[in-house]
Amino acid sequence: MEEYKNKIKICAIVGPTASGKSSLAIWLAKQINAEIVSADSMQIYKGMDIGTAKPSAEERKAVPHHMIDFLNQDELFSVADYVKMAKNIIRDIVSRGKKPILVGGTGLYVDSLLNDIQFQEQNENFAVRKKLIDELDKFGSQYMLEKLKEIDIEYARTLHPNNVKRIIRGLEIYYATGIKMSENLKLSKSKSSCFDACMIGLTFENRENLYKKINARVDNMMACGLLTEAENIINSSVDSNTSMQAIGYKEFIGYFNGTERLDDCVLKLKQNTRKYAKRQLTWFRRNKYINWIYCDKLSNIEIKNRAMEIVQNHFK
RNA sequence: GCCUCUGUAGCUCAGUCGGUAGAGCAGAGGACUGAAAAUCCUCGUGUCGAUGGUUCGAUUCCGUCCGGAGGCA
Repeated sequence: MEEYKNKIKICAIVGPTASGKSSLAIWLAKQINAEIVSADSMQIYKGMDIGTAKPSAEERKAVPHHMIDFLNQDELFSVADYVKMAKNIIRDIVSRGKKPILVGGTGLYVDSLLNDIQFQEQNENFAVRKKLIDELDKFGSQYMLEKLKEIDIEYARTLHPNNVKRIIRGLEIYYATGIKMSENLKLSKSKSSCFDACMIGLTFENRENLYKKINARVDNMMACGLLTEAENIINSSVDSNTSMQAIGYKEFIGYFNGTERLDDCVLKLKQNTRKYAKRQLTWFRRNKYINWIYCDKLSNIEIKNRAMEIVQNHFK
């Protein structure tokens, strides 16, 4: 196993949506002369500001933010792209003598970056995926799973027949790179990471307290003009755009086509956000390296002090 | 006041021709390597409104009472 002699020190702040990651990160960045690298799969898109709770212009002026606000809604992006870009940016930050703070709720992005997952070279493969999806529509997921079993029984065994996306990806990766997913999983872990990371997780002792914050944040987004932003996004997107996966936009489709009341859309938005936060917690909870801070047990100052303590200890 | 309908899981409702009950949603837990704010899996005991009666046995049938909805006066 290849070892890095000089690992890049980085600090990551993770946790569910609305837990206060961004503001804590900005405060920390000012204290230790750091720049912020976002790990958020939706804040990368332009025009989606209110709904994705992007940091404000003032905040971005105060502390440089990266990996935010650089893609059009119809542009595709992937974890592999993310890791490649973020890695370069982090190297650049460090080369300028500043410290990197990673902040975000997209667990896959955070873990792939910090574990320095190696993604195989892969050419454009829309045609392959398109063909597989057509086949899926024709023959069903069970058939596709059988097909995957023939080329990669090890990976196929771990998939439920309903898990269409992973079945398709398992086939796709083999056709696109000639490497099986099961091999790929082993390969990507064969090298140690170039990062020496310390992780801070924001969470709540009582789930209700998180949910209250989420509900309040959605109300605030509405007051800040989310509806107009959503109308723009919906009008300029097609269903296949990643932007239509984002929570905060798709919930209003019914309102704009006259089949749903606005109040119901807002309730749905709150509920979807709560469910998302729960999934984020499930993802991060299994990570043994996270230093958890319970936001409903500590005061704001105590949270900052605790985070500062962890960060300073890591960077010293 | 009279008539009709209705009261079952946090919510919306099935159902039991009498042998103490189950869906969807909500909620909880889990998975996650190129779409990840996506995608997928698992989890259902509740005085069956209250109280009497019939019955070996009632949430189910009958009576009374209490909620709720509608209709007639």
